[in-house]
Formats: sequence, C-alpha cells, structure tokens
Amino acid sequence: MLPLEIYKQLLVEFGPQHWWPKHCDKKRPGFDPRFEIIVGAVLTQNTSWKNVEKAIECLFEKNLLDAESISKTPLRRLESCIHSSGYYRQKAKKLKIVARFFLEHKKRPNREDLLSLWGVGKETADSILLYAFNHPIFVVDVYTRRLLAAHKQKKLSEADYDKIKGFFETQLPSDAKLFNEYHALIVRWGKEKI
DNA sequence: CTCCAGGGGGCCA
DNA sequence: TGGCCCCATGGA
Repeated sequence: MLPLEIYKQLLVEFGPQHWWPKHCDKKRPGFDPRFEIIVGAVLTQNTSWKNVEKAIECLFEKNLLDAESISKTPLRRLESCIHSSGYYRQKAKKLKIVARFFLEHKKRPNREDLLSLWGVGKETADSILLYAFNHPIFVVDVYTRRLLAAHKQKKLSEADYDKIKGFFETQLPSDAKLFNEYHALIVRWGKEKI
C-alpha cells in the first residue's frame, strides 16, 4: 500500500491528532509559541507526553518558557521545574544549549546547525523544523519503522533514519501540514499496539 | 514486579 | 557503522 493511502486510512480511523501548534496560547507579552514547541521536542525524548506537559506547565508558571529566561535561570532551578519529564539533568542542560542557540539564530535554523547541538538528534531536529517552523520534513521514529514492518516493508523498516525519511518525502507531496498530521497519526497508531 | 514513553550521547570493536 | 549502556520519571 502507498504511503498516501496509508495516511488517508489512518486519518479516517483516528481523526486529526491535534499536535503542534495547537493551543500554544499561553498569552503573555512577547511569548513565542515556537519556543514552547522546541522545548517540548526536547523534553519528550523517550518520555510520555503526559509527563512533558507537567514540565512545560511549570516552566510557563515560572516564566521560563522563553530562550532568554532559560539561558539565564540557574541550572538547578531548571532541573527541578522539568523533573517530571525524566532525564531532568540531561534535559536541563539540553534546554540551556538550545535556548542559547535560538538566542543567537533568531531567524530560521537549518538541520545541520540543529544537529550540531549536544542533545539534538535527527528526530528532535526534524520535529523542531516541522512543528515549530513548518518545514516540509518527515519525522521518523520507532513507530514509523513498526508501521513499515506492519506493511510488509521489513527491509525498509530496518534502514537508517535518513533513508526512511527520504522514502516518505519522495512518495508524498511536499506538504508540511501533511507531514505534521502523518507523524502524529503514526504515533497514535503505534500506541494501539496493532 | 516489569515494561515503556512523541531519543540521544558516549564508548568500543 | 553497529551494538551496548546510561540517563530517570510516572503510568499501566
């Protein structure tokens, strides 16, 4: 079955998943919803979204949901705030690095620069580019591989990240909205443990 | 009790 | 490159 048909099937079965950007409506003067997405992309590394939400809420309550604040706040304070998201020592350090990066590159980050950051791998970099900056980039994760395997694409499911990414990007129209929803639907599908 | 979540880095052969 | 181990909380 073709990737686009699988997508349509998933959309009918599960409906829109409302991933980012959704309610990034934490309205405060100068609030940049993109940075909330970036923080979420880091905090959700190998972590359930439920635990991440608590951490993001804490950051918001303490006015730490922007690059300048995260850069300036003491590491310990950051760690305690994101404690619920797990790996909190590593992630606090990652947030510091990412915050500094976005303070310096206010414009549009490219994939190579993101990947050069400690704590940002391919999936996180691509999630940031897709969900925060609306680039038509297909995000690959473990569920993507399971989906391929479930559709008799065992060989491809075991290929490296960029090969799978390239497969979907060439088989689908280059549409950020589509890639956004597709990745979310794949994750949703994966949770059903089919 | 075990298993795993919207991964990534370090190390070693 | 590929295989392991480590990071850590919270829910099922």
